[in-house]
Order: sequence, then C-alpha cells, then structure tokens
Amino acid sequence: MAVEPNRDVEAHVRRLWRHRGTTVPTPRRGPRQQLDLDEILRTGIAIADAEGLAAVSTRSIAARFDKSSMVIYPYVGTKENLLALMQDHASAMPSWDDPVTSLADALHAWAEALFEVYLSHPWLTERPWSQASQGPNEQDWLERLLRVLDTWAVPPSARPPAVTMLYATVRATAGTAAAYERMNQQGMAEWRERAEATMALIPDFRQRYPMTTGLEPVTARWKDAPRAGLAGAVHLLAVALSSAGP
Amino acid sequence: MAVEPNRDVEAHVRRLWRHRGTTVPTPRRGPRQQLDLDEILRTGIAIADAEGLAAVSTRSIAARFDKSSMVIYPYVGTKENLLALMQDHASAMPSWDDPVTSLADALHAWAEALFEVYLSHPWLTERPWSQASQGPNEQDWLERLLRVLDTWAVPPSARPPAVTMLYATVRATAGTAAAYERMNQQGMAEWRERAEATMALIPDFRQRYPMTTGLEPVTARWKDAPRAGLAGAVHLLAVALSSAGP
DNA sequence: CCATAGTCCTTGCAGTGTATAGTGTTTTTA
DNA sequence: TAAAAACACTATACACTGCAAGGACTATGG
Repeated sequence: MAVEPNRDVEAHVRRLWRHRGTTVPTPRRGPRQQLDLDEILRTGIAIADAEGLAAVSTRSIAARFDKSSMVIYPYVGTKENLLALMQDHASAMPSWDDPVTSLADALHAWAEALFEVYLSHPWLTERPWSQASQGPNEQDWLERLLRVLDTWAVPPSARPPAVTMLYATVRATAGTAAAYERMNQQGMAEWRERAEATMALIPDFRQRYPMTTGLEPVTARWKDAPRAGLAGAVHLLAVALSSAGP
Repeated sequence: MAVEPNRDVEAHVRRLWRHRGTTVPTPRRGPRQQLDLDEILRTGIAIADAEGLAAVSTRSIAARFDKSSMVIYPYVGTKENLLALMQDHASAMPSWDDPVTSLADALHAWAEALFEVYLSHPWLTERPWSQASQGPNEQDWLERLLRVLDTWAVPPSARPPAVTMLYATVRATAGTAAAYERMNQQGMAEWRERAEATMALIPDFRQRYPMTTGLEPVTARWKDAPRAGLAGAVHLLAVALSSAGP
C-alpha cells in the first residue's frame, strides 16, 4: 500500500515526465503563470553551458526574465529539483540507426552519441548519475543500450557491469574533453605551470614515477585524446563481451 | 624558459608534496604558526566524512580550533586548494602484494583497494579526477596501476583506455555504493517513493522500457551490488586486455 | 459567492568565500 | 643594534547563495 504520497516528490516526478503523459502539478487556480517551465530550463541550461553550473542560481535565472529569485520556486520546487530537471532536459536522445555490422560498432555509436551530448553540456559530468532514478530522457539512453546488448546476445550477467563501465567511461572521457576545451580559451597556463612547478620541486620525479613519465605526454594531440580514449575503451569492452560467449 | 613562477601555484605544489621532499612555503618571518596543515586537513576530512563535502567550509573547520575562518588561508591559500589538499591527503595508498596469478587478479586487487579508499571517503567521488594533476598520493595509484599493466605486458596502446576505464568504473561503483550506504541510515524512503510515483504516473512504463524493467531489481542484495559490479567489470576488462595480445 | 489554493513579489535570514585593514610578532637586512 | 619587511592572527565587510515567511492578488471548486 502506498505511503502517503509525499506531494513534493509526486510533483517533481510529474514535472520530469511532463512531455510523456503527465501534466505539470495540477488544477491551476491562482493567477495565470507568466513563465514556462521549459523556458526556465532552457535558460538555466544556457547559463550552465556558457558560464558553468556554478553560475546557475535561482537569481541568475530569474534575472533573465526581469523577475526576482522566488518566482522560480512554483515551477521547480527546490534548487536540487531544478538541476535534476535541467539534467534530464539536456539529455534528449538524438536518433540514429544501430549499426548491424558488429557489437563493437553498435556500442560505439551509442557511446559517441552520449559523448556528444555531454560535450554540448559539460556540466552534466558534475551531476550524479545512478542507474535507478532520473527522468524519461535519461531512461531512453539506458533502454537503448540494453536493447543493443540484447540484440547481440550479450549474456545477462555481463550486462550490468557493461552498462556501468560504458556510462562511467563516457562520463569520464567527456569530462576531460570538456576540461581541455575550457583550457583552450582560458589559457592552459595554470595547468602547464603546475606541472612545471612539480618537476622543478621534485627533481627525481621521473625516477619515482617512471611509468607515468613514460606515458605519451598529454599535450600531444590532446584535443582528440579523450575521444580516441573512449573509442579504445569501447573496443576493449566489445572484445570482452563477444568472447564472453552466450 | 620558465614563466614568472606564479607564487600561489608554487606554494600549492609545495604544500601538496610537503611529505615528499618539499617544505611548506618557506622563509617564515612572522609569529609561529599555531595550527598545523596536516591537522587542518584531518579535521576537514573528518567533517566531510561525517557530514558531507558541502559541510566543509573555512568557518566550520576553523571553529574546531576556536578560531575564525580567516586563519585557514595562510595554510591553504584558497578553498579550492584546501579541497585539493584534502583530496590527496585522503588518498593515501595502502600497501599490498600484487597477485602473481593473473592480470585479472592483479587488476582486481588494485581496483578493490581504490574502491575501499573511496568508500571510506565518499566525497572523493564528487571531486574531479584527471590523469594529469594532483598530488603524490594520487600519483602513487596511477604509477602502481601502470606497473601492473607493464608487468603483464599489456600493449602500450591499450594502456590509456584501460586506465580511464578502471578509474571511471571504480569511481562510479564507489559512488553508487556510497549512495546506498547513505540511504541505509537516511531511510531510502524517498528513493522508493520516487520509483513508486513514476510507476503510478506512467502506467505503461513497463511497455515503454521493457529492457530496463527486465533488469534484476536493484533492491535485491543491493548492499554488495556495486562491489560485485566492479568485480564483473574488472573481469571483463582483464579478458579484453589479455586477448589483445602483445 | 466565497473560501481556497495557487502565483507573484518583497523582505529577511543564515550561510558561503574572501578582500581588506589593523595589530602584534618574528626574522632579515642595513 | 635599529629599521624594515614578512608573516599570523583578528575583526569587519561585501557580494553572493538557497529559501522561509508573509502580503497582495486572482482564478477556480464547492
């Protein structure tokens, strides 16, 4: 039997699924709403894209509508809910055809598509992700991935770990790609400086960390390193899943 | 030639490596310091462990020493630096013997050890990680992993993707494990409630997302699910790395 | 028709990081 | 040895945050 249906939670879920069969909270009595939830989310996302997630505040969003911060609350409930709604809203899944050539190709297509979304909205990497939660758009991604694994007869026991690895890897590589992107326009000076300072202060760094030192320097072709890393990782995973057998 | 050695960056690096050959800033003229950087970091970590990273503030730390917030700054520079120092300080690598039985076992030992560290300090998952940065303790982990890959003759081209996947997977699984842990003491009520609300509001959820629905429910044996997921993932990866051949 | 539930808006509070200025202490330099 | 510079500490202040509380207004349901 259902626990007393905590109104806030229900309202949040309604808002999350507002384009998939639910309507936002309920019979609206008061004055007509002057704002629109989708529009609020769009401007929140725009701010996050341009100035980072930290620049998203109830005030900064409301300011774009020449209103004060509290107008936002009737539309989203709390700041945390607002961020969750932005997260799902920004995660709309594009459409593509699953490659039928190999599992590796199909996984690659999925991963690349998700990578692209994360690149468009780098702040998504700062948001938590858990398999069980979230809204319809994030749900779409998971379902699609599971369908691919099913199509290629990946044994059920291997699916949860595969899902975890894929999501984790996409998020990680997208995160570093976004960090590189930011350096591009901000200077990369500090990054380099820190590395130099470390080398200067720890003269035997190369002896202490020979393996790390032996890695190809990140600076070389750094721009597409994350994407290449992702491709390599997906390839590895596909190999493992294929050889796991049915 | 070195750019003018930005004093703040250099000081931060010195602090990071203070136990590995550098000394904290240096010619100190003024009055003796009454606090100790390691002690500051310990209390910051204690607060983060107990109340979450959000509860860590210059004021909350200083209060434990009956001082006001600004005392912290001579020791750490900025809040961001403080967090970075806490991050490295909390990442001390334990010692263990590399299994010689198989690559899979060796990787598993590494991953489990790191997982354990993240479980002890769940807030570490909220901190960014990038291969090129950080302090000595985090460096140790990377070096150790690379040594394992080298020992087992994993081809150099496969190493960066493997590193990325391993770190990403450990962080992701540790993050969900920590989330479960939190639910334990906080109720898990909200989580369940949200799931129920979604099912109630989207009656055809199971038709729309058959694959997701088909997954074993997370609630069953949820406590060790993340650890098991990590083990499975590492196993998959080891299979791929082995069959990649030299 | 009126109570109610909703939006909109202002005010205010507790909390954040940190700039600044002042005071006292220690070490370095002249 | 005296002066000066660099530091630790303290208190105050500023700009910023999320949001509770409450007032004014408005559309709706009983």
